[in-house]
Amino acid sequence: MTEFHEEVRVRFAPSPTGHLHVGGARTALFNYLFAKSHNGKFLLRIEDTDKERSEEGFASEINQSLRWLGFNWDEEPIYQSERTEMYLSNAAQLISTNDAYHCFCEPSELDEKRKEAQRNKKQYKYDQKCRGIDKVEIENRLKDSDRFAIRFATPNEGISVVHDLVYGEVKFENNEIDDFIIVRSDGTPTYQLAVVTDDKHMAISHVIRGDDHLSNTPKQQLIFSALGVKPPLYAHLPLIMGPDGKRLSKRHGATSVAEFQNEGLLPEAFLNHLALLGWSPKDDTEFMNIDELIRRFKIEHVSKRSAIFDYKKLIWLNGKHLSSKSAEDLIPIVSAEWGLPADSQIDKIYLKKVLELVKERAKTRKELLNFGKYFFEDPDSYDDKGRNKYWNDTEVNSNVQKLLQDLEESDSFTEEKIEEVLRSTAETLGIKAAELIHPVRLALTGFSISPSLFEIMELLGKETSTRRLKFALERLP
RNA sequence: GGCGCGUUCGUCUAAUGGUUUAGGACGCUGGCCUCUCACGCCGGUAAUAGGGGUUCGACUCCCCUACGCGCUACCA
Repeated sequence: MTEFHEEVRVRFAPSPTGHLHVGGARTALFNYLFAKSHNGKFLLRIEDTDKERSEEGFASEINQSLRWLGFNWDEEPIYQSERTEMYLSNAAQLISTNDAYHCFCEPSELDEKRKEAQRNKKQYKYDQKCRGIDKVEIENRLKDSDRFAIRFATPNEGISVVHDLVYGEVKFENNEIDDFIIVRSDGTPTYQLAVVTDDKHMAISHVIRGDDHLSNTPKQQLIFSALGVKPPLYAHLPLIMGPDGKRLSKRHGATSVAEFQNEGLLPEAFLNHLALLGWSPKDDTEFMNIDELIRRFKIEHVSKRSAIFDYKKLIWLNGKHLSSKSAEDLIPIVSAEWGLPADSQIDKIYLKKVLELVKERAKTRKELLNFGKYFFEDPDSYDDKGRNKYWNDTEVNSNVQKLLQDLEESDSFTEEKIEEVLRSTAETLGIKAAELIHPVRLALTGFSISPSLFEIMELLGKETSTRRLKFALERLP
């Protein structure tokens, strides 16, 4: 047995057969939180032993998504496809200790047996036909270059116990566990062998992964002990489901992290929401940034229940994170749309003022862009609600006309001054201030909703404000 | 089919045998604030899957049933 692992070392081990999806991101997050909260290392391993389905493009997209989420790995990533020798040498070791054996059965033959068992409603299990073949015959068969796989010789009795950090003690009868294949007949290792070899090699202290692996854990523990190595500690995470309670998949809409990124979601909000899926800080705190998550995360507080991805709550959290960020920090997410003339301090100041006004009331980047666009261009249309409710007859035109005059005569154009002028105009006309405010909002923004009108007007300036009023007077009602 | 895991408001969750008329949040919804919207604040809606035990007492422990999910591949 090897030494006890003092240092916390965890790994996230995606297989590059698709995008990084929500479930994978959550697994990565919990690994990351666990590592950081224990001053440990967070490692990355690409499980690309399935040559058929693995694609290089996916590996780099996964890397990119992990970076976006801020999960920086502490050591060079390991690629399983480059480590075949090590797997095979472990397999050889297992054969030498009789913990594994050559299997010459044909896949088609096994398939047939499996189907027959199904037909008879019998439980299928490999019959261990090749387990007893003696050494001489094996040598001969190998010389005749028979194709073979390597199987693990699972004990036929006894029980395997997994002491899971989330699920507690879980027991499995060894005779329920098949003599599973560890090396395919094409000479490549399977998942079970590769995982154990790498977790050992990387000195992984805690394996934190989806609970679809809970049933695999006894197999892996068995390999570890056959190899004479103490297995890591395990923590399985409940799976994330779609709104219909089924495993999250494409038909549930956006499920890849890249899609959320493209949508303009804040990574902090995405992380915050993911953390709340299956984990709770045990009090009522819901809004947390990554540092607070690290500070409060405890693996024992992970739930055993699978959770359904709640898109609405994600959006709510995004809104909260959006308004809590400084205008400065928000510039990158809008600059692609609104532009940011190089080194122009004036424009940057303007942009920040705009963000300051709209960030409080936007939940998504889309809303941010939508509700902020009139700071950069004159409205080209007016929303229906505004037209019907606030500017439906020509009396509004004469009122606005009067306001326009008063504003043009005004010597300054500050928020306070504008309000003063508007209110006194309203008084002169004998109408409520609101009867001017709403039409003016519509004229200046094209919307019936917006931030405080007087702040908007100051920011737009006298020239733009009066231009838009004149323009509206021509076109409305 | 076998094995494993799970089941508290529509959703995320709290309450780890008594402090509970089961708490918070999202959503939906009534109101306040107000130049609109958002924020904020005050309310409302809504849950312990079913049945047996154990116990003075069960959301909490045990058993059964139902339902869901996972594994049962020369996928990971």
